[in-house]
Amino acid sequence: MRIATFNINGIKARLPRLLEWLEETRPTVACLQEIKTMDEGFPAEEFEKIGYHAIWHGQKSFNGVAILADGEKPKEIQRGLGIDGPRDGEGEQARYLEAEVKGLRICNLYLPNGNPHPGPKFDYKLAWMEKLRARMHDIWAEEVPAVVLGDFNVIPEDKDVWSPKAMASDALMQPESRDAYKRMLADGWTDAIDTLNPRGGVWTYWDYQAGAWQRDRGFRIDHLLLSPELADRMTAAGVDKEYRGREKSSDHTPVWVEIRD
DNA sequence: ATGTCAACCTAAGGTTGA
Repeated sequence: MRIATFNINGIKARLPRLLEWLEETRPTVACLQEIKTMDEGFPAEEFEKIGYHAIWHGQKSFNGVAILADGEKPKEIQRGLGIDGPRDGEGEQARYLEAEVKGLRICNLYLPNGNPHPGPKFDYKLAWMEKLRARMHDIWAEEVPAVVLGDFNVIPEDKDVWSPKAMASDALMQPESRDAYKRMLADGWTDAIDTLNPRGGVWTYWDYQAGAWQRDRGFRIDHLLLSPELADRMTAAGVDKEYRGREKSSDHTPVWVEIRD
C-alpha cells in the first residue's frame, strides 16, 4: 500500500490538481496539510465521487489537515496535540490529526513554520515539536505500526537544501529545529526518503518566488517517519515531482512511501 | 528586500502567512 503526504496550500484553489493526483497515483492513504478552510468548507463529496473517504480538522484561512483513505473512512484517534497558538487567547491551531486505517496508525501533521527566528513563533515551533515527540512516545508504547508524516517545516541536514548559506537564518534549518527532529530519529523512527536517498539532493518544496522551481532551488521539509515494523516493510519511497510543474500547482510536491502488505 | 500565491476583509486593494 502507498501512504502519501501533500501540503496542498489551499484545498479550494487546489481541488482540480488534488483530484487528478489521487486518480493518477491512487495512494491508499493521503494526508493533506494547509487545507485553509473551515470544517464546513471541506469538499468531502468531491473525494467520495472518486472513492476516497475523509476526516478533516479545519480552521479559517490558515492551517488545517485532512486524512483521505481509498475505500474506507479513517477511524479518528485524536485531533490536536493540546498546545495553544503563539498569540494570546487564540486557542489551538488545526495542525494535527491522527487516525487508524487498515490497522496502521496515521499521524498527519503541519508543523509551525517558526519564522521569523528568533521570536515567539519560533518558540512555538520548538514547543510544538516537543509536544509531538511526547505523542510519538505514547504511540511507540502502544506498539502499533505507525507513520508520522506531513509538513515538518524542518530541513534536516545541509544535503537537504539547495543552498545552506542562502537559508542559514531561516527557522527551517536552525540548529534547535534540527536537533528536535534528530531526537525523533534517535528515538527509533525512520525517515523514509532519507533512508533510500542517503546522499540527499531530494526536494519536496520550491518557493513560488524568484523562479525557485525553474532554477531547482528547493529543499526537503515534507517527511514520513516510520515505526520499526513499517520501516522493515518499506519497499520504496519517493516524490511526485512532476506535479510541482503543473498549472496552478502547490509549492510542495506529494511525497510517499510504499509498504508491503 | 525578493521574478509568488491564497485567503480574508471589504468593495479594488491592502494585510497576513508562507
